[in-house]
Amino acid sequence: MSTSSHSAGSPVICWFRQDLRLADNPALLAATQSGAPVICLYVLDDKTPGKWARGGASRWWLHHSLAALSASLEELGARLVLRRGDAFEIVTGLASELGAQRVFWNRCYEPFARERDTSIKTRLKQAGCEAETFNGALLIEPWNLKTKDGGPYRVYSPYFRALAPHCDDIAPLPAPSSVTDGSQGVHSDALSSWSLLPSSPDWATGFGPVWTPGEDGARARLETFCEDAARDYADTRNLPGTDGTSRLSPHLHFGEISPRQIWHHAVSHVPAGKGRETFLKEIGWREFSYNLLFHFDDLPESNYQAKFNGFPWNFDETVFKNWTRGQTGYPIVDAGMRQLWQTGWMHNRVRMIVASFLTKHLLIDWRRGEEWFWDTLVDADLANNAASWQWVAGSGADAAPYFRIFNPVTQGEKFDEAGHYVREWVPELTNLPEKYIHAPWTAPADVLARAGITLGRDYPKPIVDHARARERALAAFSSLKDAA
DNA sequence: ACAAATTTGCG
DNA sequence: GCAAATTTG
Repeated sequence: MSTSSHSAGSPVICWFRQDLRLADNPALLAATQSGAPVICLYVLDDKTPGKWARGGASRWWLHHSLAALSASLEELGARLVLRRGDAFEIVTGLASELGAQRVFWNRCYEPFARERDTSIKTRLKQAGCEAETFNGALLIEPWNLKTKDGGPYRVYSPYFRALAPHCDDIAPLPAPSSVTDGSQGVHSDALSSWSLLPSSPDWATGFGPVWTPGEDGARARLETFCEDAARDYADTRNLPGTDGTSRLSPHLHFGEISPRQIWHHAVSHVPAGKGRETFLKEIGWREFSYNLLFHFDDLPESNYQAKFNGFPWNFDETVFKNWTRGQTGYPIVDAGMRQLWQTGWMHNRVRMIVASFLTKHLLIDWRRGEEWFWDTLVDADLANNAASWQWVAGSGADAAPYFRIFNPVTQGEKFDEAGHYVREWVPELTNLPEKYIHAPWTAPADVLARAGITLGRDYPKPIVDHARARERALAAFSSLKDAA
């Protein structure tokens, strides 16, 4: 490593990662307040994460989010430097090349990120450069919330009860009013050269109309939600045919908005009540997932409950493809899978239904579903994805009754009563009357004929029989108990 | 209100 | 020791 110059004029680096925003960004604020010129850096590293390199939908979002961040930084007088490659090499190399005094970043919690950041910190230190790191992504970091025994929480409710008091006095940080740019002469890749957007085929045509990536879009989404839907959230969040949820998940994943900003805004703008309480609890679930990932770092790969290691999964390529393509013959499942494919997002209630269907009706390993979601969700997030898949599969941190097997018909009837959601995403069922919309195979022949549907031609017959699948899943769980 | 039951977290 | 545990049917 070359000799660093530590003159007063030497720059600092602000390394953006999953914090693509200006407001409530402790690393950015500290970097600007250091008084030194700042190099704002983003590194696209597809090597360090291994199998958890960003998936396709997530890359679409990243492209637009970086474009937005770059534009807002320019308004403050700074350029966003883009580099692609091994983050360790790039960050330590750039710091050394430029004689940076300090590197600022907000902490990440993915196991590969923690390992990477630790080695970067060590290497920087050896070269006389300090890494200064901050909490920009969580209400409270995992090592700061322990049970009375000193161990990590493994049950959500007590976790949330312990978390909430820490959120009483949140005061989000302001955005810096200006940034002194230190990036003159520093090479930046062109964003377009990263090819984050799909070309042929362009599977993302349905994404643009639904999403506004970037800090402004995140802010607008939060404000609209708190004005319109938050009050009734406890009831409407379960109805996939309505705009009952916040849709903040991709913004949160990329750090276009922080959970501290969300908590603070909700508490100040939504009247106290069931809706607000339920929404804050959802923010709490995200924290709980990060807590789990931090303390059980193989959560994305291994059953949290070891007894599931002997579970008789039964992978079938054809059946799996039917699931991914929304061709299972269960309308609520197919609607969800198609919404996911077309918009990069799926309503939370439906995520639970399709995940339960994959793991319990089809007996396909939750890790296959986790991988599919990783590639297709714009909000793909290692902690949330892993914790949630394990939760549904029954292998996760949950005193789950093993008999919790979602019935895709009754779930549909309960949460999409009029069938609006199904009709939106499974248009071939548009003309099927409400009465049969969640179970087309029960419709009399003349009803199907009038709706213009021949089962097996226009829409699949169910790929499994619910009652039999349920029995099979229960038997599989019993086999676990016997083995143990 | 129940099921069937283990594990967690607090006292 | 004892109460409690998102989302089930």
